[in-house]
Amino acid sequence: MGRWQPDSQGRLEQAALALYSERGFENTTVAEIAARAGLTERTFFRHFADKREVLFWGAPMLEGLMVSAVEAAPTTAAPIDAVAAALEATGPLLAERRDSARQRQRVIDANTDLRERELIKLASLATALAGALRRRGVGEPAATLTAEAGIAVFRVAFARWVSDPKSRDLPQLIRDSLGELQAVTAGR
Amino acid sequence: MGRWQPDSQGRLEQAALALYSERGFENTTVAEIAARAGLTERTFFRHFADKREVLFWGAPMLEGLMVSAVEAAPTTAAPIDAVAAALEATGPLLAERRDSARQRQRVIDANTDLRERELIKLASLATALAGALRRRGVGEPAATLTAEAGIAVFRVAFARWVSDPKSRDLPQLIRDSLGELQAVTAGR
DNA sequence: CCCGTAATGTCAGTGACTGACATCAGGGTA
DNA sequence: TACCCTGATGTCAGTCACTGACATTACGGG
Repeated sequence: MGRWQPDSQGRLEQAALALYSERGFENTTVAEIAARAGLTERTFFRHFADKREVLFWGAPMLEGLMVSAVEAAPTTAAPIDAVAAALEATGPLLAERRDSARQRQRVIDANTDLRERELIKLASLATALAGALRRRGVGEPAATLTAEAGIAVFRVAFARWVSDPKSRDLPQLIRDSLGELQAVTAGR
Repeated sequence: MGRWQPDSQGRLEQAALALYSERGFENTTVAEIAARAGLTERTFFRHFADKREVLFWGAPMLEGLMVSAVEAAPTTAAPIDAVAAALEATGPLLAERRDSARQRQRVIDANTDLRERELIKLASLATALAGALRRRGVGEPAATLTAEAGIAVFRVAFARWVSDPKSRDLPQLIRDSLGELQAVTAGR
């Protein structure tokens, strides 16, 4: 048994999600989150850079997962297919957290500041994917455009997956959305 | 002559851009901006919702311009072409402000909070474009995907236009980037 | 049994942002 | 002319996010 209650970070994360859900992000103070987790405000800011970051703790893991998937794609795969594989690679991880993902997304969608933070995380993801593509020999601006297009596909697919309780699984929605994007960009 | 010095908003905007450029966004207080404009902090917040918003005053105008361009596109135009026309429609407006656009972009790129705000403005733009497409009869998710792809193209083209002093004009860069996106999404 | 250390607590401070109320100069109106 | 009315600004007090400096508190090794 540790010196203190274990998993401070996790307790803060849970307390924050609960309070943001109950009373909204703006009506929750960091002091309240910390109190609910049995800690102080100062400790909150030692674990999370700011009040928003607590909801995006998993982003670096997702980013790492996707980058690995791009690197693992066969050398012969077209850039867009390597990115598609990366997006689909998130399926299992997200599938087992669908309920909490939905709750989290409701909180984020309800607040502009949180949506800003989500957007910059996705932008960071796109940058990372573009970097992985470049390491495969893809040039610019092809790498950036492919990554950005991939993120757009992911956004659309994820939104559907989260909002519709009866939707198909995420990888399938990703494939569908990519198909739509290809149809739509093809010109006439 | 009015009761007060005219164009408080414009003076605040200029003071903010100057100070953000000189000493950086984080090292500038709102009180300093207001003092430079001959006003008080409270008045700053009557004109701008927050310290970041002062740099994004023109976003609604750009959005209106693009939406109008989508609406003005011939009914026969494919969605992606209507969006391309909207992106290119910003050319003249931005061309005559290239220097200030470059200064502004340097400031934004130097600070994460400002990049967040830029991203949500672009997301708002994408939403508006998707809405305009839907009014043309484009369904979902095609409308959203087309709009998002268009914004990705714009981002890439704009970045090149701003960073390279010798680059071609923006509409040409937009056409080039769209061509690249089409090549890259085409699959094999 | 002492001591270094990592996680936490305490406290004072800065600065963004807000609400309530005061001021002040024109413009219209009696 | 005297009197409101109004819109833009000023003043002031307050909340809260976030930070730096320093104190505290058990472990766990030596």
